Amino acid sequence: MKLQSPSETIFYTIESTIKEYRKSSQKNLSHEVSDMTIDQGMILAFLNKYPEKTQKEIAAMAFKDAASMTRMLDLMEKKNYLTRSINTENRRRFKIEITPKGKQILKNLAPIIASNRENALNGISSEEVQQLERILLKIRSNCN
Amino acid sequence: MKLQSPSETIFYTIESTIKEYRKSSQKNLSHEVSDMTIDQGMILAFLNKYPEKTQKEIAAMAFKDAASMTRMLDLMEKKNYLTRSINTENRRRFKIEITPKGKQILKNLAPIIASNRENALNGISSEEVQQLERILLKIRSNCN
DNA sequence: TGTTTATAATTGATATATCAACTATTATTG
DNA sequence: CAATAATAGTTGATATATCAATTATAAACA
Repeated sequence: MKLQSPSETIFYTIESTIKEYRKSSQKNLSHEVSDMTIDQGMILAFLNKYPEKTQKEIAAMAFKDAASMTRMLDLMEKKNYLTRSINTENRRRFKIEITPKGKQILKNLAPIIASNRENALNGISSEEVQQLERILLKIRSNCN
Repeated sequence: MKLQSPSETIFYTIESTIKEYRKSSQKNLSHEVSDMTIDQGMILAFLNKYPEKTQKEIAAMAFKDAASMTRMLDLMEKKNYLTRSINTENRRRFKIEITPKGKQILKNLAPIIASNRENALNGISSEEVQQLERILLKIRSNCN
């Protein structure tokens, strides 16, 4: 039996779907906030929701490694979305605080993100979303 | 109504699934062929299957832009997986040929790729794969 | 307590992603 | 045919991804 071409596989469909979603989300986001990526936005959202987590933990949630995280936070700090200071409880860690500018951006972003999600799921029932989730989780657990 | 946290969305599940799949595939591939990425392998497979396509067209199939493609091909040429020469029919284009070394790698890769795919779909029926595909394609078409 | 080990984060090197500007060539059009 | 537009590919700049090595601090342990 012959090996399928990459583009004939379900993995290719998964990848192309998430890439299209990311691309259209980035476009909509850029209209509202220039010079910001959806990943920076995601990290900001995680920092906001989980202020006690370490950089490393936030990185894992956003699928980044520690090195990328460091550099992204450097940039985000330079752009004044957040500040880093030493955590006096554990001096290996940083205390990351979102600036007012960062908070404002999160507010502005919320409706865009919501509409990106809605738009992408247009015409798809919640049962379908559940099926999708269920099957994907099976694949994911097969892979680790 | 409150905005969901990124990690609670189906998009997060899609992304984490494909990333886990890529990670485990890369690991298995690296055992067999050192110094090669799954994307390089995918590009090699596309070049093999569609020898008449332009760099740009291959790039699109592999979700790369033209600039990334140039640099990846530079590297793959340096590693002697392929050669580029000018296409005499249209001197703006290149003629890309896979070297014997490249062909051999493709052969060695085939069973690994097949087993990566099988493993990831272990315990998932073909109906489920079809459902998955159908729903993902809906999402994808919503995004462009 | 002093030594070893583990952890949080950074840094360097190299590859890839993205955007814009550019070169060379081919196609179009007036 | 000459001027212009379109196309294939490259290059530069900057950000991110990944791996390995490094620093500073904290935890474990003998």
